[in-house]
Amino acid sequence: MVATIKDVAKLAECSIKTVSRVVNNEPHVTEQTREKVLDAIEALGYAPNISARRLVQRKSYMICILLHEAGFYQSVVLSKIMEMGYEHDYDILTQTYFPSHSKSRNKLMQLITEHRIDGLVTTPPCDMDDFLAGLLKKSDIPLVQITPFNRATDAAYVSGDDYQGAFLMAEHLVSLGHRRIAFLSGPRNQRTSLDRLFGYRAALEMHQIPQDEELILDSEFNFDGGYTAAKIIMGMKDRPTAIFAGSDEAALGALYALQEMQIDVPQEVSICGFDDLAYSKHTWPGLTTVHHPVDEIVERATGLLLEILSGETPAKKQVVLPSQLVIRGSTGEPPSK
Amino acid sequence: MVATIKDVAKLAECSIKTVSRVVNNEPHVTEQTREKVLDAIEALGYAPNISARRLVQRKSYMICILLHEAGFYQSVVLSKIMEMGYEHDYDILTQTYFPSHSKSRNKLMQLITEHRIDGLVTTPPCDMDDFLAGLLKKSDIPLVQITPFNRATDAAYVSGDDYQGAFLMAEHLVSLGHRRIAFLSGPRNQRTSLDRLFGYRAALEMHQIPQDEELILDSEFNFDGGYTAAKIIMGMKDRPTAIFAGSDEAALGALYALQEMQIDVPQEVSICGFDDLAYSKHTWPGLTTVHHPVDEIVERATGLLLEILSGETPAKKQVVLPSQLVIRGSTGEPPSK
DNA sequence: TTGTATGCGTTATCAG
DNA sequence: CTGATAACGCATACAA
Repeated sequence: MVATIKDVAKLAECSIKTVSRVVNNEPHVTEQTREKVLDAIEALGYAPNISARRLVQRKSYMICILLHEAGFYQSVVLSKIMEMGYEHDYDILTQTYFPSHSKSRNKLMQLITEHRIDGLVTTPPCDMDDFLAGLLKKSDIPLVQITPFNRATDAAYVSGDDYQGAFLMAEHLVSLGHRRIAFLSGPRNQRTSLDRLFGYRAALEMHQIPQDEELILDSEFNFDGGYTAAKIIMGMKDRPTAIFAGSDEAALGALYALQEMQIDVPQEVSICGFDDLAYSKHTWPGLTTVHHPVDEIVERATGLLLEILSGETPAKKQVVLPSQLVIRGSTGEPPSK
Repeated sequence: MVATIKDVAKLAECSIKTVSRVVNNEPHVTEQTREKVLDAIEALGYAPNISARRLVQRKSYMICILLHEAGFYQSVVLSKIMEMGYEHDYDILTQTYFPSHSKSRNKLMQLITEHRIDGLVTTPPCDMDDFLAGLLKKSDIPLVQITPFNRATDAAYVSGDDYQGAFLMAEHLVSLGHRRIAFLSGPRNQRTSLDRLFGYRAALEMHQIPQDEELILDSEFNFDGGYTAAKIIMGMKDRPTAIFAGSDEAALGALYALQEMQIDVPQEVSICGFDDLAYSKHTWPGLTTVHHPVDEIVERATGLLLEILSGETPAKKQVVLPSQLVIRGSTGEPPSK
């Protein structure tokens, strides 16, 4: 039988309230009795039962983070979360959430209504779901969004700067001498996609480079999307000298396609991506890309949620972190003809 | 104020025990009263408070899975876990655990003593830790190991077949005509490493190929380890015609090294790995490797733990799943000289 | 500085 | 088939 607070009180010859004070580091306990209590705790191997605390405080001390799928990006998220778990008293649950997927919905509902999670963090595109929004409104638990689709003025979020990152990358290509730069876009219903596209466009415009709409391809932010798009592009009469993929995964698909076609990268065509996945530096050539500080974003987002939960009013509920150019071997000057 | 079981009982004009019966699908309730209760639940938007259940049942309904680090392998684990979360009533916590890291230890101890987790799953090399073993012995919670270092006869575990996988791969190389096959080994304190090495050796022996100890390099199971080892190997006078890396990450490092040295793969040298990471098919050329059914392993391991927790005595507590050869473009016949 | 009494929302016992 | 009542282990208002 495991020791309870009563057992400790009995052994330490005091009330349970005093034990409670010691355990929770509350004031108003003489050093002497504190010692006695600590000795008793030690002797009995006592540890508080969190379930009981949860019940009486009407707080679950659990937060949940919604992930769309598992991948390298998600593993970074996970890593950061677990690290933060060391510091805080909250259990951090992870759940895959597919908008409009009934299993996801049921589980999330359970988490909110039965497990009574204290707060929620979403990663894209989990926030794009009316069901979730409705659920949150009804239950009134705080939410922090990571890179949300809509930046509502009253919502808390932490985001990377997609626009600026894409702008920098496009400028990098221009400065190398490229004029015909293809862009592989992602789904139009994701803010991330659109911002990257806009950044690309803005850079071309600023440098007065004519925008050939033929060079902007809608595709998916994954390997196959990049592969297919690259094949199409390389089949055009007037080929571009650079391919700017809106995501690293797509860039890797494009890279694979060109290598299959025996087109030298970057001698004949430059390729670059966006995201800086962990293995993007391990391809040959290493992929030039834009780094998002994913771990910092996750840390800030989770920290923000925890701050809100603690009752404080955070200084800024909305954070946008700058992107950074990472230049590797996959980009270079265009062929001199 | 959120509705409790009492509110439901009042509205349904019955006792809380009856409500409890309905909620938990227990027998001995007339269809009529059941309906009445269900109506009341619906009307009040009642959902049971899991914290209370946890307290009174002295069961946390939480299990924890210990991960050494975050990476692609881990994201697969996570994905499977989250999927299983849909089906079961347990919350699945993930924790990074570094043997002999005090933060890890404290957190794990907290999870066991305060959160009272019901069970534990370890992934390598988290099980190689006396502290953990001691903790488990004292607290007596069930453990299932994934690919444990020691296969104790009484311990529950689920594992891939490293020996067989390495054997198959070495045979594959031999059948292509290779005779000088380098092997990049991992840390000697991991069972996985050793088994793979033994599998390689056994295959060479069976095919009566002399084993040149110079061709067996101790390195790390990561990119840099493979990179460095490959450089060393390719600097030898009598080069091998194939490099069998004990892990995909090392294989990718080796691949990078050879491409940097402008050595054609697989025309001049074949390369293969082990693990079948998600991005190993996206390199150029695609990496020949051994597939471990990671998701199935995780599923079986977690399922096994849940089975034990439910009180059943599982048919087999020890499972070894076969590996499978995945042949892609990075291996081919040796140059004909 | 210390202690008492009450309640958190369930499940479980045992009697009706 | 149904229900009153006692735990579960802790926090907390309120006294002392």
